[in-house]
This record gives sequence, C-alpha cells and structure tokens, in this order.
Amino acid sequence: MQSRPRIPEATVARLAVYLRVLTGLADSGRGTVSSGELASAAGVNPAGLRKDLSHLGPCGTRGVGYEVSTLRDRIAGVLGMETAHACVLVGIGNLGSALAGYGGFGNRGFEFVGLFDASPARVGQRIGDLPVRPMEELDEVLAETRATIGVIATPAEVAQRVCDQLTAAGVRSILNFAPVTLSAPAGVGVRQVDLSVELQVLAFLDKQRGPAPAALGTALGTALAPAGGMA
Amino acid sequence: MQSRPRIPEATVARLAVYLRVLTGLADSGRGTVSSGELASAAGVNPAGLRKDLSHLGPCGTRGVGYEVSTLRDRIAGVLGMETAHACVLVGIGNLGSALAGYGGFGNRGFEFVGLFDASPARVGQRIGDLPVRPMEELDEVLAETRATIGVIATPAEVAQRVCDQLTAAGVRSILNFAPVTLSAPAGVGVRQVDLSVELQVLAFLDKQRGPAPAALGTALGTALAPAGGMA
DNA sequence: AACCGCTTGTGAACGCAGGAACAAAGTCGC
DNA sequence: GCGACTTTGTTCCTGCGTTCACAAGCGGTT
Repeated sequence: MQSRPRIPEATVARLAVYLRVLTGLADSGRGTVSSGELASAAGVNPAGLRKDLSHLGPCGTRGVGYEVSTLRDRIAGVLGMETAHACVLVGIGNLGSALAGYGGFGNRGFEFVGLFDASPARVGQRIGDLPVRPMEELDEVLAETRATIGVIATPAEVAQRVCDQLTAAGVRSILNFAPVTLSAPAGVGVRQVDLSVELQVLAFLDKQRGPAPAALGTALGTALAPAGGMA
Repeated sequence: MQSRPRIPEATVARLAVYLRVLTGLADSGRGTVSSGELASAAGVNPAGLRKDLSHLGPCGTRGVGYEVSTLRDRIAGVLGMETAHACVLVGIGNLGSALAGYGGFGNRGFEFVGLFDASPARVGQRIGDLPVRPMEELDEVLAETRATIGVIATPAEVAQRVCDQLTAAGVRSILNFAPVTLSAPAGVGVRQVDLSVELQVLAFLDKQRGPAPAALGTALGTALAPAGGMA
C-alpha cells in the first residue's frame, strides 16, 4: 500500500483537484484543513476524499486534520510534479493558440517546448516566447527535447496522422482535442477532450430532469419564472 | 425500457461519440454498419456498444446491422438534438474566443446567442457574427433568449460569481473551463473541463507504467530507444 | 493523569459499469 | 422451402468505484 499498488484513475483525477484547492489554501495562509472542509471545497464526499488520500499512506493527524503544505507536497510528489513535463502542441488555430497562451500549465509543471502547425501562414508567429514551427521539424524537436506529452488541437481530418507521427517519435501520452477517436499503439495513453460531447451530455441531463421544471432550486413552483425579477 | 428509465451518464457520453461516427459514415454514403465496425471506430467494445444502443429500443436488424441514417436520427432524437440549444458564453479571452469561433458546436445543435466579457477592451469586438457584450446585459439577454446553457471561460477568481449570475437568471446547465469547483443550486447541472487535470492524469498514468519502459508496444527491450530510428 | 470530543483511516455493503457468452432472428444460398 | 451463417439483443458474471458506518488515535481540558 505504499507506492505502487496502483492508484485508480478516478482517484488521480481528484487528487489533481485536491492539489489545486490545497495550493489556494496554502496561499491563504491556512495551516490545517479537515477532510470535510477540503471535500466541500473540492465538491466530493468526505469519506471518498479520505479514501483517496489513504492511497498515499497516512498523511493526516487524527483529531486535527491535514497539514496543508505537507499534504500539498505529498500529492504533488505522487503526481510527479517535482519534475517539469515537456509537451509539444500541434495545431495552432484558435484553440491551439489559447492553449499555448494559457498560464495554468506552467504553474503545474507542464511546459510547452514546441508549437507546430502545417499552415505556412501560421509558421513563424510567436506565442509567448515560442515560435510556431513547421511540421517537418516535429521529429527533430521531439528527439532533442525528449518531450513525452503531445497535445493535438488540429482539425479532425489530420489528427490521426499527427497522432501516428507523435507516437512514432516516442511520445507516450496524448491529449486530443480533435473530435475523432484516435487509435494509438499499446503503451501510449490517450485522453480525449470533446467539447461537443460535453455539451450534449449536459443538454441530455437537463432534458432528462427537465420535464419537472418545478425543481428544488427555485422556490417558486407555479410561474414559469421568465427571469424577470432577478435583474 | 422505452424512453424514461434513465440512461446512464457514461452511455450518454458514448452515444454522442457514436452519433459523430455515424454522421461521418452517412456522409460517406454508407448504408449499414455492424456493431463491431461501429465499436471499432468509436474505440469501445462491441458488446458494450450494443448494450448502449439497447437503451433506446431495438434499432438494428439481426444478421445485417444498423441502418446508418436511421440510427443517427434515433440517437440525435434521444440526445435532444432536433431542437437547437441556445448557449451564452462568458469570458472572451483566448479560450473563449476559440470556443466562440469553433464551428463544431453549430453542427451539433448548439448555438451561441450571446458573448460576454467584463473587460471594456473586449466589449464591442465581433467574433463570427456576434458582438461581445458587457456583463450588464447578461440578464437581459438570458431573459430574451431563454438560453439554458452557460459556458464559463473566465479567470478562476470570477467564475463562481458568473455561475451565480447565470443560475439566478434561469440557466440550468453550465460548462465550466475555469479551474475552480463551482457550487450551484440543486437542479443545475455543472460539468467541469479542467485542462491541467487532464494533463496531470496523463502524466501520472505514464509515470505509473513508465518504470517499465520495456512495455508491450515497443519490441526493443534493452535500449532506451532515443527515438532515433523511427523518423 | 484521566476523560472527552474531534478527526482520521479502514472495513463492509451497495450499486454500477464493463466484458464475455448465449439465444433469438433475419438473410443468403442451395 | 430449408439449412446455415451472420448479427443483434440479452443475460450473467466479474471487478471497480462510491458510500455508509465504525474503530483507532490525537489534542485539549480538568
């Protein structure tokens, strides 16, 4: 139960959330937190949070709670954040530009070491302190930087080809924003972020509970509440 | 088993993926597909796919497969795509601009009816055929358009306030890109897309299977494989 | 020094999702 | 017209994730 009995994937995702909350608490000067408070801030069940944390050994004090900075460092260590991860980003359209300029990655140990695009119009632009490079230089940069994470923000038609190129050059993890299901060789992790799917799930869940608009949240049960009174 | 015994959320997400694949197949002129082929294209198990599809009643022909266009329409109907969903987008930074300009939403029945930003520098810009409006007009637009979906792409500090404003005005579903856990009243669906979390999970899974680089995918067991041979 | 309240960590039950195997049903070939 | 093949729809089972509930341990107090 120490280090390698495998941590469930769902737990890992939540650990990342706890880490974010703890970082905020540490910046606020908080010394300790209880599981209840932390769970509330992370939007999960307190018991589940304690079980998640139990995967990395005892790290709290009974009767007191968790020491914020200690727990933060512990989670950061488990998630492998002590060493920065080099990433390459392929596809510098609107979304790719947003990702390249997003500051939230650097704070969490992820650094883009190369931006690539097939369009000559994009090549040569600078985003932050990185130039957009042509696809021909992808293999070269991957060999030099040993980047292990590739982010795909290209149109759907070329995403599979980019994926093949990345994996062939040794990339072991891929974050894909293109709306296609990628097939990658075994040993390569692929995570898909499909914005349309998110919206469709959201709309369906709303529709599923929609037939009863007199829900709990709004206190007025009869009127259709045309949002007139709130402004 | 007809319409409302509740479809599992995981199934709904996959249905959206099937829908995307089917749309592509229909455009290619394909008449029928088997569950095996469709499952392969969607990256899931054939049995699981058939189970997912069983939630919406029998829709295939034994010995033949599924009729592409029929199945597509059926799924589209279940997901509520026959009627367009009006969305508002708050926070027109890099990411917000990318979302506003992304064409993948309109094709799937989601339409932005309002773009909002607190910064006067952004207000008045046009993205596509929509102007960026000040936050003061949010309630008004929500009341007029009856938009039920709100997308938050603001900095983390103001996301909760925006969420409160959206829910107070009747928005029932929220897609949040800000790295904070939102608290919303009951009856409001919130989906979180946290790009850093995705990267951290990816990096952890890689690290977890990393200590054994002689994995299944690469046939070479000894060398460190400095990515030289593939290009 | 002993008690009491608070909080963690763990064990057990519940429910759900995923995968494999089987039966029903329809089509194609003879 | 009949048999065999193909593919769906379903059922069972295994494993995982989540939740509830309890025992163990620590700090503060008297």
